[in-house]
Amino acid sequence: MKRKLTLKSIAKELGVSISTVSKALRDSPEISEETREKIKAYAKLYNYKPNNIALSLKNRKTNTIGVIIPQIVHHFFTTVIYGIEQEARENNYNVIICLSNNAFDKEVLNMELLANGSTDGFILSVSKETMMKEDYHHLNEVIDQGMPVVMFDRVVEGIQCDRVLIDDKAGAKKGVSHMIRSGCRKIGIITSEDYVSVGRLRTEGYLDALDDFGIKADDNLILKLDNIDDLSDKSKKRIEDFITNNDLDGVFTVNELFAVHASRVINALGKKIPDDISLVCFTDGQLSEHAVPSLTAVSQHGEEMGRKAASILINKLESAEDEEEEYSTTYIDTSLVERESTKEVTRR
Amino acid sequence: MKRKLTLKSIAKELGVSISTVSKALRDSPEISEETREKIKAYAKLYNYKPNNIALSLKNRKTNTIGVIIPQIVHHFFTTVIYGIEQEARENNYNVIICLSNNAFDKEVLNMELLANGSTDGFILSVSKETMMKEDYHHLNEVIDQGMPVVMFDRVVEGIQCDRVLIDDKAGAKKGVSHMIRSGCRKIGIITSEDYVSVGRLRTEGYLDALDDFGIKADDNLILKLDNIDDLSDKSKKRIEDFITNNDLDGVFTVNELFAVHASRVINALGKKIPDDISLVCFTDGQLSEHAVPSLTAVSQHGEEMGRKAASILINKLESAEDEEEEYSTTYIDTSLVERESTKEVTRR
DNA sequence: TAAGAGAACTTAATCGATTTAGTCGCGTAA
DNA sequence: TTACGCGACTAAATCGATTAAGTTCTCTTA
Repeated sequence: MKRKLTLKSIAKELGVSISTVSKALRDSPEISEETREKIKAYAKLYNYKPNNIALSLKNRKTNTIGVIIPQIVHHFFTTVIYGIEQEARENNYNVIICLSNNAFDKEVLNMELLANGSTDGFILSVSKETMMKEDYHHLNEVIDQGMPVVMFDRVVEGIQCDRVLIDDKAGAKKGVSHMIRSGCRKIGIITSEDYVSVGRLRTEGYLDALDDFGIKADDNLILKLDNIDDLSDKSKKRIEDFITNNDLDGVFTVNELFAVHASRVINALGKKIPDDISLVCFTDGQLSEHAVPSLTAVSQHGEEMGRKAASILINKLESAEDEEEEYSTTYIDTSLVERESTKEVTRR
Repeated sequence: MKRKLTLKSIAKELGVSISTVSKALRDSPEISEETREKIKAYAKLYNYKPNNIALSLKNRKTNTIGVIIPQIVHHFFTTVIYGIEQEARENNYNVIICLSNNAFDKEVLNMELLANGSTDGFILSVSKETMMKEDYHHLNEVIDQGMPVVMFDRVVEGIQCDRVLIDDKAGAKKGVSHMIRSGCRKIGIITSEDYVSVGRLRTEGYLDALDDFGIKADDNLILKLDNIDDLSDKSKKRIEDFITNNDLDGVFTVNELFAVHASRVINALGKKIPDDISLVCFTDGQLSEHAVPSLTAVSQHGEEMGRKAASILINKLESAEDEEEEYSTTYIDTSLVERESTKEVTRR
């Protein structure tokens, strides 16, 4: 086992001072050509790399971004992380990932931990519990210490930070409009209770689309389930009843899971997708792509979201500290991925 | 914006020396009760937390685990990370995640970067390119510097490190045996070329199962595709032909994607799952769970794998440096999750 | 020839913490 | 009265790097 090289060990070996070594390696003109070459050759030979921790301490800069997300076993978050990582790497930043598991306490703990020198800034999507509690002291503390924060997806108001959001409303509208254009007239939506912001926004988009085409909304065609991340037996039953009891020709769901179950129910009723009923869901993940029939989906572009969040954060980190504080809100566009679960729109 | 407290600022404020503050906060008996209380009260009031970077530098220990994986938009890796994070958090470790994107250069770069002080050890699954190149100098260098390494899933031989593996062979055997017990006699396997180790091992498990039940293997019933992570049009076609041209009553696939496509093909042929053909796949992810019909799958327990890898690494990190070096290989057991794609086994 | 310039280094401070090795004053014992 | 011990601190070294502020020594120039 060989010890890592340090400036000190190189200096000792070559019989010069530490600062000479440091300056030589950084091409300072203060050091003679000869000495510089000698030191550089030695450093190269033994593969010297400065210690990141020491640099961080000295520079008061870690070049590390802290990412805090509610869960990682989740396709969307995973794509966002992928985007963050790409952007970070290109700008020489590391990414530390912490999971809050949707728990307030863990979110606070993780933030405090990382805030004590481990990271220069944060990218986070707040946990469900935090949203319910509406306690954001940990965010404010971190921001107060001068660390920039970028929130994505699940954002809250009243925090001095940048935001990157999916345009949920426009996305849902896009999906529902597509169904209408393809001939659907009686479209139901399977969404969440309004207190889940994405559910509310997507429902609004749905209503908007109907309105645009002069279709009257009907409360009976709106099914609000209470958990958007999971599919309980009770929810399954409600989806079954919803589809069985309404004579729909289209169903829009706010996530893949609801759609997959809807597809199953429609299938069981002996109806054909998309001939009898069209199906479109929000979120373009594995399920939409590989389901049978594959599902037309509103794609969220998580990767782009991650890249954008990282780029905003890095920008803040690299810009002058005393610059005027302005906080932006960026909407990431969605796009519609057409697959087997919808009919083609015949264009004029 | 308020600056973070440091020992120095506290010392100045209270008119004592830095070391007095440090000692007081660490309950040293050298400091008088009175002074200690005063300092602790002040620190608590202003929420003093020591700077991690300074501690890392001083202790030559970062309490951070570096995780390097080929890709993150992948359910299995995601579950492993989840396990790693759980175990790490419980032991007060942070997790830095880097993606190699299956590229050798990125893997090397990331490792070198993290090795310069950012982490105490590594958990990694080597990239495809690294396996092909068989160039492991970056691993050896890191190990040579005394950093423990734990490899998981995609491991290579000849490296001084611990290994955590899925018992691919036993898992496949479990799945195939189940099909046989449920009545299947002509079972095909859709696997990868042998140079992909998981493909090879799972094929071996398949053969083992047949052998156990005295069923003769038939090379025509083994389809080897060249990419396990993706499903090219060419591969789709080959799966179609494979299923159409062989009169199978069971299909085992080494991943979900192959199974989903197989299911589609079987469906298109007008055959019923599981009545006409049973279907079992390796990897229990979203697709198996939500496909229609849902798929019986060999579950890999990624979370357990992550936990185990982290626990081994942390153990190495916490144990005396000069302890005898012994490297373990741990197999994580698989389990069979029975779903709609197989018939029930009538037990005696 | 002595001062000044400049080349080529070294010293030392700094980042924020820990810890070993002093220091200082006071009380007690020989 | 001196010396020793002890309580309660402080000073300084250390981790590994950077960098402002010295220090030498040589060479130039008035």
